[in-house]
Amino acid sequence: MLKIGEFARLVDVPVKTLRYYDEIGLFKSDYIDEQTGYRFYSFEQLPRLNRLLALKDLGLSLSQIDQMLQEDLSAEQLRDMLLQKQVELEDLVRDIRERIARVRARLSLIETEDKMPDYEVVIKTVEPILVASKQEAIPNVETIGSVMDRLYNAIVGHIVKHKGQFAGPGLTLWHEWGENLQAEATLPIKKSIPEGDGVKVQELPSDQMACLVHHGGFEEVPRAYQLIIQWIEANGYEITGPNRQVHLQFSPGGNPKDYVTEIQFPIAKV
Amino acid sequence: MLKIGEFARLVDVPVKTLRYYDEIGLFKSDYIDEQTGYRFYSFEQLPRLNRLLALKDLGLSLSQIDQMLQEDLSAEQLRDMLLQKQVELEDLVRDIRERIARVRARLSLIETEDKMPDYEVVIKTVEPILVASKQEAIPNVETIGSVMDRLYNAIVGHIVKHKGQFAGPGLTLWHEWGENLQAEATLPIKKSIPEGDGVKVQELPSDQMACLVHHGGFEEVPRAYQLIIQWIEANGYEITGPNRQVHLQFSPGGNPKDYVTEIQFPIAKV
DNA sequence: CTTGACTCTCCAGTTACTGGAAGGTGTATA
DNA sequence: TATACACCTTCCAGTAACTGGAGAGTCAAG
Repeated sequence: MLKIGEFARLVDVPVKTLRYYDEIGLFKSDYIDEQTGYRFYSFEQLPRLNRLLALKDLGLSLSQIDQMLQEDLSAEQLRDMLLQKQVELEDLVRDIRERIARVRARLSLIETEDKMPDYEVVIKTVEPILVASKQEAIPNVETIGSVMDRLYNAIVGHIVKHKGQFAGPGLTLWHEWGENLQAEATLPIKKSIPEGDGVKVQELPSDQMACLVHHGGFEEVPRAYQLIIQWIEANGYEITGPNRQVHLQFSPGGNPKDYVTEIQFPIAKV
Repeated sequence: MLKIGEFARLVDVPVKTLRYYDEIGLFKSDYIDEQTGYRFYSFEQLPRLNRLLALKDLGLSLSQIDQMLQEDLSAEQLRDMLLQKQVELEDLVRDIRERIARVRARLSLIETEDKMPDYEVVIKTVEPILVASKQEAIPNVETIGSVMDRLYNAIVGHIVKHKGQFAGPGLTLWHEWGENLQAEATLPIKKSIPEGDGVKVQELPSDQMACLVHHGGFEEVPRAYQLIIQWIEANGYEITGPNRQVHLQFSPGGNPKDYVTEIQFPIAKV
């Protein structure tokens, strides 16, 4: 019989930890002196504790270890738990590798710019949104403003006509980049309304998005696009659909300085 | 101005989390209605929150993020924090890889034996121990018992002669395996005593040890040795010195069934 | 008999939230 | 106008696996 301190030294586990395992019932002392309350441990307890330590070393939680130390566990159950742990650990490694890549990317940004980046790209999941939308080709960049005005006005008119209710800031979807640029103006609505006047009603799907918030007028938007696309490539994602431009703060004729626009690209791991 | 729920949806962060960040002062709401206590957030706060989320994504703790969000932090300080994080993450990956290797090793054991292994190898750090010791060659395996008896008796006699105090169970060091097998019997003592009678006094160093506890007589010890050596190789360690056999429970002439012996091999990562 | 090492229990703190209760607020509908 | 409901508030408890400390009792040596 060993006192807790002797046993602790023997197995190289802190006394506090042994007391904790005793408290939660994972590893009880062999015998407790009724007078003093002193815990006593025996050599016969070593195999159980060593098994416990070995399992802990694999990264299992104490409650999982508790299960695995039950005598009546079949070899299959054991194997399954370990297999599951293996998968979990492999996922974790992948996660951390990605994290390291992001840290590296940020470090190289700091090296070149000597400060924190002024735009932040974050990944988030957007919820599905019901929208009324209208699409049109953009023949050349100068016409964007007027085309968008026309599209949004048409949608607003259509929604009002059907007594629809608006449900948030408008967002523009950009299809087919390149020579055949297509813009789809959309306005979130609370309930579905009939289509017509060239206005479609659809639910934009939920998706993983790489997002970046831009403050101010549209002159600097191209730089924001460039940054977010760089980020997506640098972090091993690919673009999986039309990107969105959410007009969080926007009023036609308002001060462009106050505009807030969020650029969202649907992405997936390559 | 957005209510907490709207803001939460916008940034895809739970309301509870925003309230928590507010509480700990990491990210405060822009304005609080004095009547209702309602928190309100503005678009101007998006950059700070996005930066926060991006840093969180790198795996930094909230207090580290808090520091990094201070305006007056130099680029070097930022770089140092990120570099440190990078090293930390790389260490973590290494750790987890080793863990996966151990899980795999255990799985293959279960596959072949269809049950949990009956011996557990654990790694621990042993403390330095002051011992009196005596070494002798073992000409052949049959003589081990008598040689050990002789050695331990000699050490006990020497310690008693110098009024030394015993400090724990005896342990045997095994040097030079193979044709020239050497056993060094040692007994821990509390304070140093003079050498003599072929008895040396030395401090056994602190070391990382792969350990295995064996219950019962010495007939099964070779199997235990085989297992621990296998384990050491399978887990990518190498043996860095003489191994120890700690006689936790042993009495000459006692019942071998009650013996408890711990086998320790000093190891290091290859 | 004292000293120092050791043990006991109980409580608080760690991280980054999450869940729930009890109660107040704002808006759309019957 | 009443009411349902969605939303907001604060406060408290719990998570995992310990760690640190206070205050009090125990043990062995000198």
